Amino acid sequence: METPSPPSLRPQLGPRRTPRRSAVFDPLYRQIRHLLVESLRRGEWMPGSAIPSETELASRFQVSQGTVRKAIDELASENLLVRRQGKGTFVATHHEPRAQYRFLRLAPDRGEPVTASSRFVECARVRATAEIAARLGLRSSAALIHLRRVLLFGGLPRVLDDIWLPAGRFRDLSGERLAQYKGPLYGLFETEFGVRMIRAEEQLRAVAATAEDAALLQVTAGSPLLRVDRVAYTYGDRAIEFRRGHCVTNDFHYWNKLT
Amino acid sequence: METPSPPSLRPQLGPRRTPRRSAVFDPLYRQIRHLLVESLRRGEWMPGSAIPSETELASRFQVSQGTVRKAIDELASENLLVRRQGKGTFVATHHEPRAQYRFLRLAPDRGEPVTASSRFVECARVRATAEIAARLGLRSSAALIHLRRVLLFGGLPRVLDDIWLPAGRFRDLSGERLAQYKGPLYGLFETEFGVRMIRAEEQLRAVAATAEDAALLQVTAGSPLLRVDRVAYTYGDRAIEFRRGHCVTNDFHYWNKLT
DNA sequence: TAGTGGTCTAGACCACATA
DNA sequence: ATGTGGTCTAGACCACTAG
Repeated sequence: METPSPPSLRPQLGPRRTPRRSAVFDPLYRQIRHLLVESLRRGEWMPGSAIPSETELASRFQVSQGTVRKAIDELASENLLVRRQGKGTFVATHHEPRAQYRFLRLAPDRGEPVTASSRFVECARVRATAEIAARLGLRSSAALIHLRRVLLFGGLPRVLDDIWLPAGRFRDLSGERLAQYKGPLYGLFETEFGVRMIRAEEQLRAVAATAEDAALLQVTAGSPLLRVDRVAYTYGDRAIEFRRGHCVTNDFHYWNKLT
Repeated sequence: METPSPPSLRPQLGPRRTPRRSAVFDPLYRQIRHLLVESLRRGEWMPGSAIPSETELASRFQVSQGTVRKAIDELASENLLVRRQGKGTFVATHHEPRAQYRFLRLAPDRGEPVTASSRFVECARVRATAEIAARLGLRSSAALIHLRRVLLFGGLPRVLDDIWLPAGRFRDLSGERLAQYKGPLYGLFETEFGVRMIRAEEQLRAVAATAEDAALLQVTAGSPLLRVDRVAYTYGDRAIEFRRGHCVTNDFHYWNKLT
């Protein structure tokens, strides 16, 4: 379980003091944080498994436990890690029910949150339009995979999702694989393609349903739909998915907390 | 600048150890945090002004600086306090430009965030409907003040806001006062009525513009609008405002970050 | 009982702002 | 030069989980 050689944070100093003067001051715990994120990105610790204990990390990096702790604190607050008192610190995963609906902000107006089922209606290789390329930071006409699915809540179609992914990192994604998969899409991405979504940015607006929207969502053309555009990112602020959802919000709503 | 007598956190113990065993374990820093929030609620420190230094609070509460620090950390992360290195820790205010648009999630699709101007079209005493009463945790037919305003971005009407406030805490609110006021509404609430909004919950959906909406927003009736329902809270999770906005999202969008 | 995260302390020193 | 928040350390002990 030994790591080859922890990168030196404090170049050949005595046992104590850190040189903290520099152009931009980067505290020790941020450097530790960066090392932890790198380990996560490289897959050194897999989603759902425990990372080394704080004391072990402290001795590995030759810093105090408090410094490691502060680094982990930040990562836990960003949902990259999950602390469990008495058990350890774990790599977050989209498979545990807790994080299942972290990115799904649609809820019924009344009653319990209903579990959604999805029906995929398309899975095709396409070329990026200018807009999608810009959103993903790719060149125009880059190779993409386009998915289309309908989300059903309690059997009723409520969301039509169009999803674009860079073809390179999702080579073997197929309609069959999607059809048989149970659980959240990001869970599949995580286990099958080693791509972990860690944050997303959304833009919402109201639009009128097209004839195509209307048919798939069983509403009348022209009726108002909530359009949700999402760019999802993996480690290192890499955009890895663009998604456009059209939601029927007659008995559902998108919720948000402002602080 | 002396406070009468800091509530005793550790009843007559020796200089050290805290009794931490109890039905539900409440760490010291959370007790400190609670005391700080109480001081804020009572208005002991006014918005925009500095609270006592960490070392002074530590000696006042008879705990270490680290414990005070952890309490302040939480409050700063919730935007109740603002830390400024070298200067002090300050009570957050809706007047500083930083926090100005903390609760305004509408942005233009292209170009710089335009500053909004508001035109009030109504300010009336009304009775709470069942829905609004429920949202605010009041009894039905409670006395409310109803405001209606149009937000203009670059001179163009884009948002129609209906706002309901409990009449008791906003007694002297008048159309004249609103018309002459420059700046964010929550800034006015803060300075004129001593009510500080500290968090809010929103529900979004797409709806069709009514004839009335259409007239005020200069769109055609039936066109899709983004409806944003908001309940805003002050200290102690007290709901103090219900707001329903109708937004034209042809060249604007509602943005959100998911983590 | 052992191991993990969580709390609390005391003290040293750094970074930043102001006088 | 002084005062503020920010970082880092070392150590003690508590809360929680599991073998």
